[in-house]
Amino acid sequence: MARISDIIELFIKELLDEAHNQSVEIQRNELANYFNCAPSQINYVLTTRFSLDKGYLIESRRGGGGYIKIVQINIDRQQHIKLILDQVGNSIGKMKATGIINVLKNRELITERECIIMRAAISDRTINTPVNIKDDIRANIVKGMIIALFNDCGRE
Amino acid sequence: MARISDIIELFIKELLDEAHNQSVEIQRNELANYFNCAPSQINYVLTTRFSLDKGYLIESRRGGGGYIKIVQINIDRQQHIKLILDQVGNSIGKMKATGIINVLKNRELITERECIIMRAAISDRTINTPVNIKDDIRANIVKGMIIALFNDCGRE
DNA sequence: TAAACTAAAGTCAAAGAAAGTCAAAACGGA
DNA sequence: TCCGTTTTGACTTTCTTTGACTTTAGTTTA
Repeated sequence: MARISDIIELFIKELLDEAHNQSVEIQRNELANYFNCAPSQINYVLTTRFSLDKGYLIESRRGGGGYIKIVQINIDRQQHIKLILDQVGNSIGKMKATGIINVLKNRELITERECIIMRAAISDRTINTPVNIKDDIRANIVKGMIIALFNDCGRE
Repeated sequence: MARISDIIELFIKELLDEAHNQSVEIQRNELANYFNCAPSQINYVLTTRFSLDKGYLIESRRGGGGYIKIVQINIDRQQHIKLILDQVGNSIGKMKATGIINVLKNRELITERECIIMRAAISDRTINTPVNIKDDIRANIVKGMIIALFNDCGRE
């Protein structure tokens, strides 16, 4: 029931919190062993929960003494908005879109209430169109809202 | 003979009553199993009895650890919101939708920034779908945003 | 020093676990 | 009987978990 991926995600985020330098190194096999899961599960967590659009950078090394390093990137607002708009592209799924909106909130670029509004606007149920265009519309909505809110970016 | 849909509806409403925060999470298959009906019956109940117009928000996730979450606004305490939802209806043009959003702002129910986000979300350019469904989607988005904002969880 | 070994991490696809969709069949009231 | 509502089930989509196989890098050995 409780997703192991979520538990691992939380664990890593706690590690990041503790490490004040906003980056942390793990051993894939060790972690997999600790959580009693397949090592590739760690990769799954990293790609789905610690992707670039969520504000993380992964760097790693194989072989003896290998490691995986998770870095929380810290960029200024303008760059960040630009990065996010790029990540949205012309089509975006609900998961990814929600992730992006959450990042905006975590970085305190939007408030809790604004976050709630945005998430509602891109929910799968509200955009009840044929599947094939759903993600396109969602991309437009996400970008539209972000641009409207931060349209001073780029100016001055 | 009592319709199973009505029984399920009641059951969910009881769950919502018990839940302090006016929101509840269910497992579709589990519930279907409990009531001995087809899983898709649950979807039927949700779409016919827990629609946006009735003041409910549904959010869900597939795959392992999936769930369906039903959120309710307190219609009694917020009759004015219900009135606004009714005004939106099943389909709404950009002009009228913008008007409603402006009313929310004038009554200081939403901030200037929230107003900007909402207007962006329902603009004609962001909702780039075939004309015939554009106003339907817009109605959903407006209602979804309003319900999300005015349910009990949404208020910090 | 090159080859062999060991110790990591990466990839990818299949299997599993949910929920969603849609239309046909069944039901029930006017 | 007819028509709108409900029920059912086959099929689809999305997300997660697992495991076999690959790649890379350091270490040992002939």
